[in-house]
Amino acid sequence: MSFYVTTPIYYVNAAPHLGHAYTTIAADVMARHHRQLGEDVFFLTGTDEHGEPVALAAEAAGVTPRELADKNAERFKALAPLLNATNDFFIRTSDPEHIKGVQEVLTRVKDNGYVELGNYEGWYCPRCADFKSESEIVDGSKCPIHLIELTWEQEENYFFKLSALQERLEQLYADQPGFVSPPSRYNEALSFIRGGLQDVSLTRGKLTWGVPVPWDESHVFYVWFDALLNYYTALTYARPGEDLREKFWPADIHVIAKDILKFHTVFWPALLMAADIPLPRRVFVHGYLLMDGHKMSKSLGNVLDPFKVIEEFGSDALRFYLLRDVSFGQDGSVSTAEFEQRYESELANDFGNLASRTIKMILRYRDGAVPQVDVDPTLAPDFDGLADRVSALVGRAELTPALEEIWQRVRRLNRYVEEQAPWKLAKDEGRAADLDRALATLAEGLRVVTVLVHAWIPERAGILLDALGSPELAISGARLGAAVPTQVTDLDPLFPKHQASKVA
RNA sequence: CGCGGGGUGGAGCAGUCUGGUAGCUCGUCGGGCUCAUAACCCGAAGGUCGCAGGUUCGAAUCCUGCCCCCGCUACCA
Repeated sequence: MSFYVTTPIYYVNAAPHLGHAYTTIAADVMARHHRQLGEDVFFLTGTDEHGEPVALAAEAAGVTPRELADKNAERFKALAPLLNATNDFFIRTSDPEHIKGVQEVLTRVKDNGYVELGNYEGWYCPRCADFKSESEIVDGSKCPIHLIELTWEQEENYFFKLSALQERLEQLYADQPGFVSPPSRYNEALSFIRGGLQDVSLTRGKLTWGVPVPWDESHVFYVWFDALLNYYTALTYARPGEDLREKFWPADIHVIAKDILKFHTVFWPALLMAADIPLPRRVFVHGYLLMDGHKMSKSLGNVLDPFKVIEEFGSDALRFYLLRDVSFGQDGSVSTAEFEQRYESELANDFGNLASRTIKMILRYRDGAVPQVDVDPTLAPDFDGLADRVSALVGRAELTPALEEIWQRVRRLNRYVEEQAPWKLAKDEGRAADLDRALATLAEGLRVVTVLVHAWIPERAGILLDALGSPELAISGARLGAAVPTQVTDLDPLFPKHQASKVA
C-alpha cells in the first residue's frame, strides 16, 4: 500500500503564517498515521515561485526574481521542521526539473488538441505588466497595488480549452462523489462546473518570470498551470534516478484551503484529463482559521503567531490545538485564550496528568515494574475497535472526530483511576492482585491512546512511549492487551503548565 | 439577482441524511478523592434547538415562507 499526500505549494511572496502551518500540520497528521499503518508514504510540500507579484517584489527590492524566491523559499522550507512535519520532499517551482516537466505535460495538452490561440481582454496595469481580474481592481478601474488607472487591453494568449472538458468533469463528479470533500465543497465545485465553463488563458505574453512556453518562447505559462503540476513533476525527480510516479501517482489526497478550491477541483482534473494523466483520488478542502470571527489579518493584530506558540509551548501544542478546536473542514475561530485553555485543560490536565499519575503510581507501588497480568475487561467496551475507527476517520480526513475518539479514551482512563482508586488498594495487602490489574490496565491503556495520538503530538507522545518502554508505533498494536508495558521510567510533566503564558 | 454554508442552555460545538427521553467540551455552583502537573472523579442549575406555518401519534431532525450572519459568483497563491 502506498499513500501520497500533498499540501498546496506556498507562494513565496508572503511570509509563512498560521494558515500555511495549519495545512501542513493536517497533511502531516495523515502522513504519519498512514506510516503507522505500515503504508509506503510520500508527503509533499513546497513553494510556488513564479508570477507577477514575485517579479514585482523583486524589482522593488532591487534583486532578481530568482534571488528573491531563493531567499523566501528558505523561510517556508524552515517552517516544516519547526512544525515537526515529515515531508519527504520540498519542491520549488523554479527547480529546473519541474520546469522541464511542466513543459512536457503542457506540450502534450497542446498536442492533444486542448490549446488554441485567442485573445485575452482585460484590465491591464503597465507597472505590474499584467492583467487584473475584475475582483481585484479597486476604485472602478485602478490597480490594487499601484493605485493607478488601468487600461483595457488585449493580448494574444494561448488558451486552455476548459469548456471542451465540461462533460467529462461532470461525469467525474457523478462517478466519484468522494472526489471532493467535505460534501459541501463537492456541491460547490459541481455547481460551478454545471454553471458552464469558459476557456482560460494558459499563457502570458508580457510576463517573463515563469515557465517558458516551448512552442512560443515569447510566452510563459500562466502561473496556476505551472503550480498545479508540481504534484506530478515532483515525483519525477524527488529521488534521483527513481521515478516515484510508478508507486505514488495518482495522489491519494490533495489538502487545500477553500480559497483555491476551483483550481484544484476544476482546472486541475481538467488539465490532467487533457494530458491523459490519471486523476488524484480526492481533494480535501479545509476552512479558514478565523480570529474573532473574521478572516485573519495581520493589520488587525491579535493573530495567533505560530512561531511564538511553538517557541513557548512546542509544536505538539499547536498541532493539537488547531485540529482539536476547529472542526477540520469548516471555518473556525482560534484565539490565544482558547489555545491556552485547551492546552491547560486537555494537554496538561487530561493527558499529561494521566501520564504522570499512571507512571508515578507504578513507580511508587511496584518499583516501576508493570505487573504482567491480563488487562481489566471492564475497559473492553471502550477500547474494542478503537484503532479501526480512528484509522477510518483519518482515512476520510476527519481529523477532528478522530482526535475526539481518542480523547474520549483519555477521559475514560482518568475515570478508571478513580474507579479503581489504586491508592486504596495499595493499603490492603489482600488486594494486591486488584492493584496489579489496575496498574497494568492503566499502563496499557495509556500506551494505546499514546500510539493513536502520536500522529497529532509526535514529540511528546514519543517521549511518553519511551518512558513506558514501548516505542512501537504500529497501529496494529494499538489494541488493549496487545503489549502491556513491562517497565516504566520517571517522566517530567509532558505538557507543563505555564504560570503566565503569553502567546499573543 | 443567483448558488452554497450557518443560526442548538453563558461561550464554542455535535446531533439534522436514516423523525421518537436534546448531547459534548469549557464556564458557574455543590460534593468526593489525594495517585498525579492544586491535577482527577461525581452531581446540580441552565436551552420555546432563528421566526411563522404545515406533514405526522410524535420534528432540532421532513415540507413551505420569512429574518439575520458568512462565503462564492472564474484567471485572487
